[in-house]
Amino acid sequence: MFRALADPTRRQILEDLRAGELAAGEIGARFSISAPSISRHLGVLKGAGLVTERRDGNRILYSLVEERLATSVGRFLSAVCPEQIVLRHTKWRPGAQQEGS
Amino acid sequence: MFRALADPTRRQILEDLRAGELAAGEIGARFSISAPSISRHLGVLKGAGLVTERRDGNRILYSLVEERLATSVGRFLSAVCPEQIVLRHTKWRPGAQQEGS
DNA sequence: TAGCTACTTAGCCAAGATGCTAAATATGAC
DNA sequence: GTCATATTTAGCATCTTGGCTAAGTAGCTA
Repeated sequence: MFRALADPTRRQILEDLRAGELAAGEIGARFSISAPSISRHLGVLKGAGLVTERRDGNRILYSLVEERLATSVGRFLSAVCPEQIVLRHTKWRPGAQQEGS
Repeated sequence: MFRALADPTRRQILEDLRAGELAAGEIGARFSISAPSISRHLGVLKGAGLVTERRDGNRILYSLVEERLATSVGRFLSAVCPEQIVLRHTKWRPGAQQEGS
């Protein structure tokens, strides 16, 4: 998870996906790196569960999994600086009994 | 910043420092890797501004910079999934006018 | 000064990350 | 089937990361 966030290109992709789903090509057009490199970044994000993909004819549309990000990162933040952060709209909350990932 | 969080040993160090400042040796004792490796991890965390060091006689005590973590990570989370997170007790808040890092 | 402890710096190596080009795959249109 | 478009996979080069050992630096005690 955090390794997926370590790369600035991948963080930018996540921010771009905030506006809604995008095709791989549309994402790639925003960067000056090759399509295969973008494809690999998307694969890393998908592997981390941060995005999902859906085929639409010729294209593959990617979209953000917001809760995955908020839950994982939020859990860590809550373990390190709980006074400074509050999560909303997630199943998991700091201090609550928990199960699952 | 995020690169510093990418390594699980460094994340654990941050969690350990949550309880209060610790000497480099005390931190190292909690892991099964060599002292030089721990020293480098601490250097990375210090470079990212996530910890500060202070000499105490023979030892060097490290402590967490909570706000640095909450602000940086929180800002990113707020850019990607603002509905799911709220920051407290930091100078910067999502949506507010901002200055500085 | 010497000697001890605590920690960092230097240098090496294996593994992983990230970029590229070329080739493969998948879909849609003809 | 063939062509064009969209995307991924394969293979390679290079840089970075994270571990180690050995050596250096800093402070304390005597």
